[in-house]
Amino acid sequence: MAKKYWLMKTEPDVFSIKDLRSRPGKKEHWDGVRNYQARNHMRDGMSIGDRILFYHSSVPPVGVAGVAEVAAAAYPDPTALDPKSKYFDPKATPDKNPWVMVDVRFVKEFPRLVTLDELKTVPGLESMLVIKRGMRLSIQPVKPEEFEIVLKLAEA
DNA sequence: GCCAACGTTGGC
DNA sequence: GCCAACGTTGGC
Repeated sequence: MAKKYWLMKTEPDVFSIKDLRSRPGKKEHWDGVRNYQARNHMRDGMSIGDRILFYHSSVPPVGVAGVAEVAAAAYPDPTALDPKSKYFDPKATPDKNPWVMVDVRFVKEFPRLVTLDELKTVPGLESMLVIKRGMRLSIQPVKPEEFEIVLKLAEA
């Protein structure tokens, strides 16, 4: 299957690109997704080796901080079954757990943050979902050419 | 099944 | 901290 490209949002004061790099094996479980559209992207779209724009949200300046890759395809998210977890879903059962997670692995941190403001001005990125007002989806598909443009921006 | 109320996200 | 956007919930 052809490699695909994604953007995943995270609040860097909760989990940043540096946190990912410092994890054992530079890997982490992407748990806690509780939105069906975002889940569907993970469950139905993501394969091992897909590339991810690692996006820092909420804490200014917001933007793409680096690149990660899918290290494990979707599998059940156990935090949905854990009453002590803030991601607990009382409707989930071991037999019927609607929530999944993937594993992501650190690839690189950009030498500089590619800010949302910048993404909005760059030719070729006009249709990127992340620049659209009110776009809250935390996991978004990215076109290969958009991914390449962001990489070049980061190195420029 | 409609839709108002409510809660959350996330840029600013 | 504000609030626009939008997803979810629940009454009917």
